[in-house]
Amino acid sequence: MGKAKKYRSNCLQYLALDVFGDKWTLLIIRDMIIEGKKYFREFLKSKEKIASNILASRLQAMEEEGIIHKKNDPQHKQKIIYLLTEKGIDLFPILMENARWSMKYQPVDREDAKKAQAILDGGPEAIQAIMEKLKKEHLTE
Amino acid sequence: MGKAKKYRSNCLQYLALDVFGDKWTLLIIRDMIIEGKKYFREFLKSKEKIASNILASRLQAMEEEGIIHKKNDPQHKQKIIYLLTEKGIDLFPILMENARWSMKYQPVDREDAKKAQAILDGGPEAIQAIMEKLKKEHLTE
DNA sequence: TTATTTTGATTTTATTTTGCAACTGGTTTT
DNA sequence: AAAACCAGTTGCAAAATAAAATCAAAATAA
Repeated sequence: MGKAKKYRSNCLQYLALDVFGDKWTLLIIRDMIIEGKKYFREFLKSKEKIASNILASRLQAMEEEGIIHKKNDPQHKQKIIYLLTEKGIDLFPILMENARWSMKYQPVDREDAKKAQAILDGGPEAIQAIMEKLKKEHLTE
Repeated sequence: MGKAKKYRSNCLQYLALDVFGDKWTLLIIRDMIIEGKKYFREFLKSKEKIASNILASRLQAMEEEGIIHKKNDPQHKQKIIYLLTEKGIDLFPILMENARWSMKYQPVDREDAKKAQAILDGGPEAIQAIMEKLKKEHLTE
């Protein structure tokens, strides 16, 4: 029997927001993609100071939604490596659209804006290139 | 003296999510753009059944953020017309990226998907065209 | 003109989510 | 062996969200 999740609606927007329409999920994705973070303790050190219990519950939810997956660190028996799935990597274009909007209307950090603008100037090909690189790093078996 | 809002960070993502990174804002924007809704009672009738107090507080917050603006209905003195600002219309590309992602990974309604795909097939020009049309409808003074 | 309905909310009460700080059992480093 | 580090967990308070009932002003119907 399928474990069909019951949704409030099957609208395109609702089904997207159901996965990442909260305060933290996209920030964690940002930390993974932009900052290259992989470990629990690294996520804790983000600028926005997420609490450890919130982080733990978010990571679990993200894994259940299939946008990240866990791996054991072969070096450290204690450490867990958090990696993106393809479904998670495909959130990158959304991050870039958010960035485009923020740069137009919000008091963003100038350094961040420069980096983002460089990618946007490269067009969809630049975004695709970054996603291909992410796939090599994160989908490695 | 400026009323500078204090942010937890000036990151591109955080500053975007601070405005629309909640459960309802983008759904209300969707109702305005896709369904053409303009009145309080219309928003109440959305598929996801937002409560009236939540709707009221969301609309107020959205107005304070400058993504919507209110107008009095000349026909009905009681009615208030909710319209998008340019800042709000510029959220449309984000909705379209969300739609693209949902179509790839979520059990979306087929009719909704068809309409969205038609727009995406038109490329950035199709999205721009819709935004120009929205400007004519919503920014009319 | 009176009664009813409709408007955009507000109030009340209950539930859920978030946030903070301390702590855990174990591992690695020094 | 001691200290630092690891991914979480626990308990409790505060804040956000939700459902239902209610509101006064205005429009409509009788």
